[in-house]
Amino acid sequence: MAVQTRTEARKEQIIGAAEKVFARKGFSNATISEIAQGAGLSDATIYEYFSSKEELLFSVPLETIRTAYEDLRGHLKFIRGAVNKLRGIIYGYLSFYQGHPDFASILMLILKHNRKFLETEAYQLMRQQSRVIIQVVEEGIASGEFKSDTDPNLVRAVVLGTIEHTVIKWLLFGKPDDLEAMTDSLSDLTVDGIRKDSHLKNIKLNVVFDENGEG
Amino acid sequence: MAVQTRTEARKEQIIGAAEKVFARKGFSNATISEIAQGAGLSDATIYEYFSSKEELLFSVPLETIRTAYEDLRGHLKFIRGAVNKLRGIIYGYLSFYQGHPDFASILMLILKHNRKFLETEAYQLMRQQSRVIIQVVEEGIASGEFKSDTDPNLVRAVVLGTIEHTVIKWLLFGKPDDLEAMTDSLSDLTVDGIRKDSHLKNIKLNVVFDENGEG
Amino acid sequence: MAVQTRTEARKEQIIGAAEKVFARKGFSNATISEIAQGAGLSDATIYEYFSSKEELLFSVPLETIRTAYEDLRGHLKFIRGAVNKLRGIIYGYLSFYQGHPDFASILMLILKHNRKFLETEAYQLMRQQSRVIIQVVEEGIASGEFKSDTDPNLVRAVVLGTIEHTVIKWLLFGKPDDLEAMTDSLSDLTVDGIRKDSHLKNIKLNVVFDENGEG
Amino acid sequence: MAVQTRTEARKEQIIGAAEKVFARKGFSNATISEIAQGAGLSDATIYEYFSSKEELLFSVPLETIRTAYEDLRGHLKFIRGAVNKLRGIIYGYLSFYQGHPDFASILMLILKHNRKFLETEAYQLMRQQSRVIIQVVEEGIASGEFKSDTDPNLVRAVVLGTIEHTVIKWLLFGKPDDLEAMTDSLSDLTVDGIRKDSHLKNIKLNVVFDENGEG
DNA sequence: CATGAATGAGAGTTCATTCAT
DNA sequence: GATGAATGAACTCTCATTCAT
Repeated sequence: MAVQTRTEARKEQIIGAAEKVFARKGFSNATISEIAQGAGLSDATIYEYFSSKEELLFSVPLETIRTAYEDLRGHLKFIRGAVNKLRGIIYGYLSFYQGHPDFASILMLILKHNRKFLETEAYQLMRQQSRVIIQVVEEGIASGEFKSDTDPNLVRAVVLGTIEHTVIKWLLFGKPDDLEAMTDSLSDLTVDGIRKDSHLKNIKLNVVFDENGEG
Repeated sequence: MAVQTRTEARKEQIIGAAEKVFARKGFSNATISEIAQGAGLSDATIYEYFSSKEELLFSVPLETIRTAYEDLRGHLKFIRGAVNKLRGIIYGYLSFYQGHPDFASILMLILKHNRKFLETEAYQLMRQQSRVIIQVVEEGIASGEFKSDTDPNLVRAVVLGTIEHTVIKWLLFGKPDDLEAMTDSLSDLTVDGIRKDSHLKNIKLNVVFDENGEG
Repeated sequence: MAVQTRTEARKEQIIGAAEKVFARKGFSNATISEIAQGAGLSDATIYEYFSSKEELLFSVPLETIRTAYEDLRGHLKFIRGAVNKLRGIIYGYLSFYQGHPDFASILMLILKHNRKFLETEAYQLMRQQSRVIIQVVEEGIASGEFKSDTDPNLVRAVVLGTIEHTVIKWLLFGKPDDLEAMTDSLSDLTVDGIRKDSHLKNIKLNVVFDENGEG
Repeated sequence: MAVQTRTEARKEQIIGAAEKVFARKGFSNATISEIAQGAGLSDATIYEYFSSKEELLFSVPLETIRTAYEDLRGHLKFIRGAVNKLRGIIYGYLSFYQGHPDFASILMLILKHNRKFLETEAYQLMRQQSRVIIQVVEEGIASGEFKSDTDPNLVRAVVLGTIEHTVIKWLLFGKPDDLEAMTDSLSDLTVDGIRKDSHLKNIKLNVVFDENGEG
């Protein structure tokens, strides 16, 4: 889509190889040599495009995140209602990780716990992206869909935390097969909780007798 | 409590030093030298007690987890009702991490993403521990407190995922100050969701007129 | 003065940049990249004009030495007497280094100790130039200004050695400020030494009585 | 003489190997590998005793300088008179370099031009050592052996500069064979200069006629 | 039991240099 | 003539680990 300089093409080529190697080996056990070999280049050439192994690592997720962010924004415009949007977000994250397992691996198993990553442009993008959840919750409160005392930050922590937890299990154990399949259950749990409706017993009902029979 | 051999005492001494160093530096950047120095021993002595740096890493959480597990089990016996127990579990995790930041750091930032850790006794203990959540949810379903179609695994993922997500933020950013403070809100959200009760409008009530007054 | 081909102009441009970089960084720490940047050219272009980094290094002093040599010869023609010429030579060296600190730096701190430099045209020029001292001393011996057993090579070593020693201190420490200022003292010491004339006490005088009064 | 710890012995062993390699190859072209091989050790072992290649370089001359300094001081005590002492110092330097060509090579061809060397303990020792020349010149002025306006710093520059110049030629060209042989000529030139005594012509003699024949 | 001493194995980097365009 | 792009070839330095004492 965008016009690419040759430099950008090379960078992507290297990033592609690096993504695979980092995903499989982790950061410490990955070697520049292996990445270079994967890209069909020499070690030294890697350093023409990235100043260090770490910079390369941090460059891996950048474009992917940018694209994912724009895609999600696009999809959300098609959806009305906070509940539906929340579900859409959850689906967006899950289907994205499912479709990009190497990216997921690098993000979940390497970057998320790296203090230097926090100072990275890629991380800033992710933060920005996650604010969509906050906005949707606020929208839901405003529209009366969600309780007025709902804490948007907690909802974000629940949604992202659950997804991360599940994605990590998926990466490490291969279970569940189908990440996307948990979309509805997570969405429903978040929205409705797990308490049985029998607590309705306690709800006061004002039954008005209307002899005319019009309800 | 248990009688300790001299060997066990030395091991704990080394583990104590290792915990601090691993928590501060991560695995790769931690050195045996620094751990040995922290324990007041020589590098070589470390190897008398642990066969490798990695084995030492995996030994660090073992006793801590065992103790935490037993403590939690003990507390739960004092609590009646699945909702209350769920809240107790959440509180147990949060207060434990809050009280053991070095342990939390090692677990969340190093071990959780290490494939070899999964084959470890410490990991097995953690899995076992987390099954308490499953059991409580099943208890809640059986007792009618929770919806009968509640997925215990999802609830576990929500609870642990949210806690992990929050603990990692706490470790990396220092926010929130007080982990335990989120106990009630997480517990409530899990149990009751975030949807406003106004949806009760849609519930169909079958009001049966019984002139005899027997309900 | 001389007509320059475009090639020669480019070479001088590169040499100018190289002189600065080598003077500041030394040989090993200087990079072709930095020199190319200084000359406003690409790395590869440097190699169009010089076959290697070392050849470039050896090319740096060539023209400068040639000019200095011709200048000194010119000045000496204006001077009569070996003592005066010796002083003129000393002044010539000192003022030249003072006026060309980058050149001095490269010569004194890099080239003087490089075995390969000895096989260089630039070095041959310098040798030739230093032979002027030999010639002047021989001239002084012949004219009776200098002791007949004066060793011209020793004088050269004294003059050049002292100058080099002082220039290096000047380059490394910035002291003395004014190199030229030592011209007279070095010249005088070389010519007259440092012994107090009181030793004349010991000179045997043969006073011949000549009643005729013709001395 | 002094009792050596094992560590000190190893250091000397490494320094011995390093001296040879640095002298032959210079700093940049010398490799730790070659030094290690020369010492019969592994590369890594070098780093147990010296933190970097540069630190090793700077450690090479330390003990040698210390010994030389003490030796020279010892010899000077046997000598009376500034002229004789100056000669003794010159002889001391020349014979020392002659006897320690590798040391001379490292000092003259590597260290003398290294800015970082100036901040080194070894360099401080050398400075201190060279102050002996200053002291002897001052002694000579005080005793009336030297002209009262003699500049001790210039004399030091002349003596050291000439020696350095000659030693470098000796190292690079192998000429002269015998360094020590220049002791007297350099000493004499420094003390008496090169001017022919015929300038005594200009000395005014007051010849007093004393018929009684008592001078 | 404890450790001082030694090292194998490798990794990341740097740059002078080449060559097709 | 000029250069962008690529790389071969090293080198320093780090550390987990071993073993004789």
